[in-house]
Amino acid sequence: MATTIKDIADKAGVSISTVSLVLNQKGYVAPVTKKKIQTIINDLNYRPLHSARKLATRQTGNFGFILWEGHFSEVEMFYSQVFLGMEYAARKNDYYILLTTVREGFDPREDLPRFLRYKDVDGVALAGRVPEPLIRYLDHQQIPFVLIDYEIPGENFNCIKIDNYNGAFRAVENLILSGRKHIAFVGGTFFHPSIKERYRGYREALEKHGLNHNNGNGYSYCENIETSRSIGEKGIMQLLEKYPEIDAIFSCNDTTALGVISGVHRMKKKIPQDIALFGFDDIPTAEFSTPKLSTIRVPKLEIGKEAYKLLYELIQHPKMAPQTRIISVDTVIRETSSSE
Amino acid sequence: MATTIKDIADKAGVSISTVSLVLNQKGYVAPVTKKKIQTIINDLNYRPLHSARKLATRQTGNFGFILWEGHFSEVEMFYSQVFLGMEYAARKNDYYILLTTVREGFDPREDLPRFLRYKDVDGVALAGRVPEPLIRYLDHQQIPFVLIDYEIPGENFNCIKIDNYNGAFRAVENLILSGRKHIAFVGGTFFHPSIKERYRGYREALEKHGLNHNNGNGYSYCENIETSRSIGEKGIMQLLEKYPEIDAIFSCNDTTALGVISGVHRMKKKIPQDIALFGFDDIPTAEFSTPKLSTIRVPKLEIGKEAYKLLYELIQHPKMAPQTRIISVDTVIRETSSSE
DNA sequence: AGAATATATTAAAACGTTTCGATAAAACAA
DNA sequence: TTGTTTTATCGAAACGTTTTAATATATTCT
Repeated sequence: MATTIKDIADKAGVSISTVSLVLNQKGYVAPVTKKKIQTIINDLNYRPLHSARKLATRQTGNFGFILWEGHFSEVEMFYSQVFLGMEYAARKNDYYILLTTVREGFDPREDLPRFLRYKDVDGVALAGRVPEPLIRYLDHQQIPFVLIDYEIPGENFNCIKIDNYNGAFRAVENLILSGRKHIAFVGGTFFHPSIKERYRGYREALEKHGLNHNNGNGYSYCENIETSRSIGEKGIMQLLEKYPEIDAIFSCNDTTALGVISGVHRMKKKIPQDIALFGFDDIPTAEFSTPKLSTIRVPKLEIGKEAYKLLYELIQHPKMAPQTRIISVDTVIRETSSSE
Repeated sequence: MATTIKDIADKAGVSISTVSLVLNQKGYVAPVTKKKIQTIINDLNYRPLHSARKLATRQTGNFGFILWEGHFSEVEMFYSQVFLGMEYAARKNDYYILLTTVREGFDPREDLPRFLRYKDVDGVALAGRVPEPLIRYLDHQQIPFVLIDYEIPGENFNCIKIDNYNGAFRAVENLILSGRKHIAFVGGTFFHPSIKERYRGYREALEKHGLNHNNGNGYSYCENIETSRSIGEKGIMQLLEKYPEIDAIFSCNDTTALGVISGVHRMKKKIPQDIALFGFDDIPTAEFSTPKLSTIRVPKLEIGKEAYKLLYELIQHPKMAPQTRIISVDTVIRETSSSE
């Protein structure tokens, strides 16, 4: 069969325990024996059997990655990239990332992901909008977890956040500095805290430059449903109907921005000549729209990596106080915002 | 601590073995004891510890899902959806799917995915174009595997295939029946067997309707690099330059088709009035392009499901002969192909 | 009735690792 | 010198299951 720790021990003329010690870099083992053991391990290409190790250590060696079903099926590759970032980072410590989705109407008694039901993970990452009952469950069960791009207001959970406020602020300021005066916000639900922050960035940028309308709320279109392409298209058309003077748009995310492009087009206006546009996220498609979308780039792989690192620290130091880590963003100028 | 099989046994006044038997539905156990044990299991919400079970059975309870790095980062959500289909199917048997990517210049000695290096999977699915050395490695190591949407010519491996030929044939025939006479093929590399099949479908549909040009090769643009948006844009522009009579296009996949839309647009022609267009895959974006893309839908979730099922059968019956299962496709008519 | 077979339960071994405590030699301190 | 600490190694228990073979009882067959 496959070679076991015993084979190594026998061949090296030492006990199993000693081999285990060098495997885990623990305790004292003489440099010379250590070297000998390591050579044999290499020669025989030996790898400790994970299930045995896990049984002994009572760790699982897995992290869960939970995504709301809708996110994963969406057009955008946003969260898939975040996942990939985690997977890359996990390679260092030989952790596996178990990916699963949860339904909208999540019920902890029914829909609990298998890896939670079977306690097959040491911790979990939750990406994007995720059912609150699930978060409560994890908190209650004392399972280490980190939220990605999400938060529960008033609660202090471990969390990787995007610098939404500054990104939005910069996007809008960029629009302003290129000479635009009537800047609209097109977004979806405020149910998602990130969108709320982006809206705040939008408003404060306007305020800073004295460009307020509508009691400091700017021109904004927000529907209380998920942000998406159709929201963008419908939103900007209604807005232009009402405020034909609009000459720039900041869209809550790229997907919505792509809808905005269609909408503006259907209203017989030109981007960027008549109307400039900024998105948020820098999803891969942004580079391929016509015209190419200016946007705020959020480093998705890095988010995944940070989430992993935080999770890993969390299980090393179980009593660690909850942390929030903010990932900064970059401005990427393409065609939709170039100065006329 | 967590409840173990021993707790159940004690509480039920039976031996550990008996509990194990009902857990695994094996051997003989009296209906009354079985019921009693099951009740206790439910009451205590007991789940067998996977690592212990795995250690005893010498199975891992995992399947690997390997993707070429490029595929995963691509704009399209194609393979992510296939993965999700596997994950859904795996829920039934409590299998986990471990997702990872491999680099282009794959070297089995260097880049072997962790779950292979540590023998942490009972089998693996390989999606799309994947390095041949990896396939050879799996074959040689006798690790059960199934190829998804790929094959090695002349080899008989387990394989889930898309009905590329018929899909292409139907798309092109649809174009023909709506009155088009000069139909071009825009595609990328023939390195991928699926593309080759789609090209064959294209040619044979032309032939059937006596619409041949260029020695039966039609109008075709193929570059020996990966298929993508830019190929589509560049390809159709060159083709139109040379053959201005082209009035329809079949594109090797949707991503390329999106590029074709740009290209046609830049050549000052209108879709579908001047030129009709068909894609292949039905990626989510296809529904949101302007005009909306007609295409051949390939059921991605179902592909994942079939891959899982085949893999599962494979480990139940290790001596099973290699199988090829073909997933059929649907025609979806949207705006780019509507009759003028 | 006796033999064979089907039903029901269990003790104990096995799976491959980690870790605790014991033991012993070597190094150091007084 | 003796006693303490540090270094080095190991035996054995533990982790929570499955599985094999043994045992016991009940049922069926001749």
